[in-house]
Amino acid sequence: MKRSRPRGTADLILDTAERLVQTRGFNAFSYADVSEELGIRKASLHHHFATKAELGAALIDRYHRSFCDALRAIERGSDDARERLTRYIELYGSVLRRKRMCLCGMLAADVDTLPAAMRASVATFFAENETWLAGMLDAGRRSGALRFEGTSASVARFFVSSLEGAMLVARGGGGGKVFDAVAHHLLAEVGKGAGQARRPARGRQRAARGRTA
Amino acid sequence: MKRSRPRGTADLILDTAERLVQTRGFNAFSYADVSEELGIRKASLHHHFATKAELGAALIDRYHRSFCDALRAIERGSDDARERLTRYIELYGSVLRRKRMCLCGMLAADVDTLPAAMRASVATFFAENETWLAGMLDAGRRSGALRFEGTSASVARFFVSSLEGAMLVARGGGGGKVFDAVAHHLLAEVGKGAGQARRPARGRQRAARGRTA
DNA sequence: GTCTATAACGAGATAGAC
DNA sequence: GTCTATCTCGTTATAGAC
Repeated sequence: MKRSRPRGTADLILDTAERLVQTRGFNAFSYADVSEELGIRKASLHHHFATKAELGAALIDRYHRSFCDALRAIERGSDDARERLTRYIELYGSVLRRKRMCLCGMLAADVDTLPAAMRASVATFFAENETWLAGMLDAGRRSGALRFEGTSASVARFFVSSLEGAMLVARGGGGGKVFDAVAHHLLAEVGKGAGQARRPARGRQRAARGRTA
Repeated sequence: MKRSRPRGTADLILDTAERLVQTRGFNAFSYADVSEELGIRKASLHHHFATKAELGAALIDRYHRSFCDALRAIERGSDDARERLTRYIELYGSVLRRKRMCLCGMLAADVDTLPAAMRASVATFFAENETWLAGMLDAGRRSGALRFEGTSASVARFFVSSLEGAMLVARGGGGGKVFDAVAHHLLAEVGKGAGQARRPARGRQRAARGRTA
């Protein structure tokens, strides 16, 4: 665990801006909003982040690093693929419970209006996210803990899309049950085996009958 | 099919505004944008839609009705549950191919900044969408054409979320392969394999999936 | 129904004092 | 690093002529 040192002004600005973007979108928050909340003049904000594009880029950068830290924490926290997957899903769930959208999910909606640098960073976030997840899925399949059809890359895209969509639709009015449903079905997708055996679809798959405790 | 009668000014405004919202979001388009594109002064736009909130409400209303028409067309077009499901997924795919986000998916991202009336309409769109889909899934399960775990409502939420998320992430940089992956796995979720997965030579699923690409 | 003109406000950004 | 003051532009919206 990182020591949480006293946060500088730049960090406080990022904290506030991050929440505003996650809830309102990049085009619906302003320096004035951050200024009011922090009790700092707009001009001072420009001292730390000269332009809104620069602030936006810094937001993605920090969010991305923070997300990668969380992924490493998942790796350290458990060896079991299903447990890791559950914690991965919970990463998204915790964001939603704070009434936020994933930062990059929100920015993906705004993508046509973003500066090129931000657009590229959003794409990178999703790509690396999917790459990590695919690696985890592959390891799980090799160990027999997970069972799924198709390539791990394809399933990883499915997971990321579904989780981002769950947050979106939940916020759009569906509420928490939307996310719960998606989390449940995604886990089932990779062979939520032992407890609730899938319908005995005769010889559905001859490979990887691996069951875990 | 409805005759396409000559479109009035209000319809043209809605057409343009709809595309702008679907690509840029509700807060990143302006009367000036619509004005420039249609060659009509801003003040004239206000004659048709007095406020932006009113325009937004009209957008959702028309989109919702159009979507319901498409659902009815699916019901008329085929009796087969899997075929209906494929066409349902293709509804989303066609929007994405036009480089747009689902209108209500986009508005779901903007939800914290929307007028209350619009927010309620967005929620209704998703709710009715899920209700229709759940009914379709139930009928498919009864007929034996579909096979899935859990309630139809839960699976319907999963479908809508995943499809919305697929559009979001695809636009965020993932591209068309994201949507293809999601479409594929969603179909598998309802028992694509009931005997077909073992015979990959059979052309049906391939053809169906090809249209989604 | 469409126009010109303008009001009233908020946005991102800059200059320069302290 | 933070401030006051200001600039310029874009936004939604209105008044009133044609």
